Formats: sequence, structure tokens, C-alpha cells
Amino acid sequence: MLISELSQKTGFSKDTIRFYEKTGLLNSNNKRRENNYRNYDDEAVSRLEFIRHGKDLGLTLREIKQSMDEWDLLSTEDKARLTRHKLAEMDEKIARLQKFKCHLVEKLKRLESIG
Amino acid sequence: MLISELSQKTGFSKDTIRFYEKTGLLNSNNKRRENNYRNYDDEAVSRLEFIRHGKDLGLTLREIKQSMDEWDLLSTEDKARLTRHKLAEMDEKIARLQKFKCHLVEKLKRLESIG
DNA sequence: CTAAAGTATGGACTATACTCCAATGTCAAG
DNA sequence: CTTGACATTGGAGTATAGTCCATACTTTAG
Repeated sequence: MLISELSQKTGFSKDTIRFYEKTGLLNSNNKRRENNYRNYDDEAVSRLEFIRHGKDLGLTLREIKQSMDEWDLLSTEDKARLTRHKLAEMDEKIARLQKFKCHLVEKLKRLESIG
Repeated sequence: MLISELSQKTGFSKDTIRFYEKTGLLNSNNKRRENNYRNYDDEAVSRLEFIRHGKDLGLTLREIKQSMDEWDLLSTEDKARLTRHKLAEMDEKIARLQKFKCHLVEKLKRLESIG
């Protein structure tokens, strides 16, 4: 697919997609058409979804790139260790959100008891 | 307390605290000592914690400031409505994180079955 | 053949959120 | 009364993550 379609499918702007390519998060360098147009497959969609996840987690693009780059070089054990670590981080983050949620629920209760 | 102590208690750098003040997220303008040193009470700690929560939620400083500014002007009903809305947003965000977590757990299982 | 729509490139520009620095003021200890 | 550790300011600089633009090439429809 061409860049417009990828943009539509993922919600990232064409400029952003080209920017991600320039900074190495996406490598379609090898996958151009004869006319030099960028050509994408579904893997590109996955990668962009991965990037979105990372951003949701609060990772920087640099960190996202690193985890993409390093992943394949790791031993199975290291992959497992890293995954566990990331899981722990997510648990922490979720816990923080839950805590703040409780805070909001309390606030809401007080508001509703007034109104 | 002076700025160093506030910095220590909250984990924000002194520069960041002064920056937040400049941009209106913190207003110690009225609360200076005679020697012009900024003076903080526990409310400042709360506000900075609120800011951290907001950042965790992915809000910009502008948005955080707005919610702080507008809150007091709202009717009880509006406060309740807004709180409910924010709760829904947080649920969504937590759900997204949970989903990604499941994804990771699956990945980990596969890794552990190999290794 | 021409116009419109899509694509490519390099580089300039923007917004956000700090971060650092130099010059200066305050204050407590020795 | 000086030295050192704290504080102040304004303004410059940095990092991140895009966003926009001019110029130019390609493709498709009429």
C-alpha cells in the first residue's frame, strides 16, 4: 500500500510516517516501488501500532526504537526478563492510575452527596 | 518551606518549579518571604502531585492548568459531570494498558515455553 | 496533451517542556 | 567580614516530536 493508505489505516499523518522513517523507526528504505514511492505491507501497520502503544506507555521515540532494535538480538531468557520487567512497570502505572481513579471517585461521591 | 525542600519532596527540579510558576501552574507570587524567597506550604506539594498525575494521564501543562483554573468556577453538577467523564477516560486508558499487558503476558508465555 | 492528485526531498519552522547560565542578592557560620 | 550555600532574575539553549513548504517527479482521468 502507498503512504496515504497507511496513514489512513493507522491515523498517523504522512509527514509523521516519513519522519519516523527518517529517524529509523520504520524502514521502508529497501521497499520502494520502481517509481521511488514508498510501499508498505501489514508489518508497517503493526509497527505503527507498536509505536502507538509505546507512546501510550509514555515512552519516547528513542526508547521505542531501542526496544524494536534490541528485541531480536536478545536471548530468549533476556526477552522473558525484559517482558517481565515491562509488565511490572505497567502494573505500577496501572496502579497509579487506579489510585488516582479512586481519588476521583471519592471526589465524585462528595459532589453527589452535595448536589 | 523553601524551593529546595519542595523540590526534594516532589522530585521536580527547582528550575522546573520556577518554570511552572512562570507559566501559571503554581502561584507563589503572593507568598514570598521578606527577602523575596519563594515560600511554600503543603498545598504546593499537592498541586505538584496533581501536575504529576496529569502528566501521567498524558495531559499537557496547558490542559493541567485549565483543569486547575476552571475547577473552582464550575457548578457542583458540572464538577460531577467532568469527574465522571475523566473517570471514563481513565477506564479507557487503563483498559488499553491492560490489553497491552495481556499481549505481553502471552508473549512471555511463549518465551517461557521455549526456554 | 494537460490538469489534478498523489508522491519525494531537504530544510525551515513550531510547540512543548524544560534546562542552563550569568549576574546578583541573602544569610548563617567561622 | 568573608566564604559558602542558598535564593533571585532574564534570557539563551536544548531535546523531542512533529509540521509545513517549495520544488519537482509520477500517475491517472478526461
